[in-house]
Amino acid sequence: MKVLIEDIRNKFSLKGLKITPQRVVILEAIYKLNNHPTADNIIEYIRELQPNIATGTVYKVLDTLVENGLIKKVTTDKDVMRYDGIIENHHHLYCSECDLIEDYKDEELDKLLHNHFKNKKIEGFKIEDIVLQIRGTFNKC
Amino acid sequence: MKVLIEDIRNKFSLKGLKITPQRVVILEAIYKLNNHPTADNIIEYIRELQPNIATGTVYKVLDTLVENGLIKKVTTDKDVMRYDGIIENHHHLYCSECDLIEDYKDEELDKLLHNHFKNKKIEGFKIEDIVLQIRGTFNKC
DNA sequence: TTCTTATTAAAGAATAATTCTCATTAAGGA
DNA sequence: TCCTTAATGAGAATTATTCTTTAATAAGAA
Repeated sequence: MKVLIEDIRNKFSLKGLKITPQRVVILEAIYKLNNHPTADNIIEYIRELQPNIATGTVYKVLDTLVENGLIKKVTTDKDVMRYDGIIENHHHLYCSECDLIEDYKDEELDKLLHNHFKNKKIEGFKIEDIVLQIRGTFNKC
Repeated sequence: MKVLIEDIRNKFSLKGLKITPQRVVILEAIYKLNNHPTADNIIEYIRELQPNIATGTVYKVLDTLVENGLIKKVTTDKDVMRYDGIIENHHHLYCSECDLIEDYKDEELDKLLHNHFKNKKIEGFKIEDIVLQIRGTFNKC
């Protein structure tokens, strides 16, 4: 994935966030490490560029990015949080054999869901968004 | 929810698991504490009946129950695991305002999904099951 | 450009959830 | 009932994450 630093800086500006080297390098890492990295994956990756970045800083920055809608958390049944740089609505393929989580986009499916819930309201609940967790196995696994 | 101890003992027998008071009381707790309890919720609940149960035992038993398909893990974006005593396929309503997670069953939806993915295969991936994470807010929250 | 100030980061201690180790106990078959 | 093996208790250890304090720095103002 081609990641332009200038784009990243812009995103921070638009949200009124200060542009710090730590923030830039962390968001860049999430974009480059496609497959839903953990905080630890990110730390390992950026140590090369920013050897002195503090662990606490990474967690703090990740929180800030989530709060400002620049990244999302990915839910798993493990006790390590994973992050997603793609904020447009999409679904996830979870592998039963390994820790791989792949993105799955399907407009037809989204239309189907949209229609279904347009007609069928859920009593006492207002839907904000829907993410499918599709569990299965990749051929390669 | 009415929970019969005899049913619980049967479930263990069917899986070839030894019937211990700890296992019985933990599975019973999960059935009674409807809303997807954490390990801590369970410990707190069962301390009344089994004051000496060890924390490690609870986690061990929960693992065993999951491995044997008697309960499921519920994924969240928090770092505490939650458990679900309902093993039949169903979906979840996640509240944005609080920690409430409610079950959502919808056969019509399941048929829709089944049809959709019968026609539209995902390249290189074999689907085992699909859970919808429906995020939104409950009126009461 | 330099100054000012609030915000952010570093460092490492603290916490919380979960796992591990090992001695003890108990379930279930013989 | 006894024996074997698996499960539990107790608490230490680990791991991911958060918190606290102090020092550094980004960004707007002068």
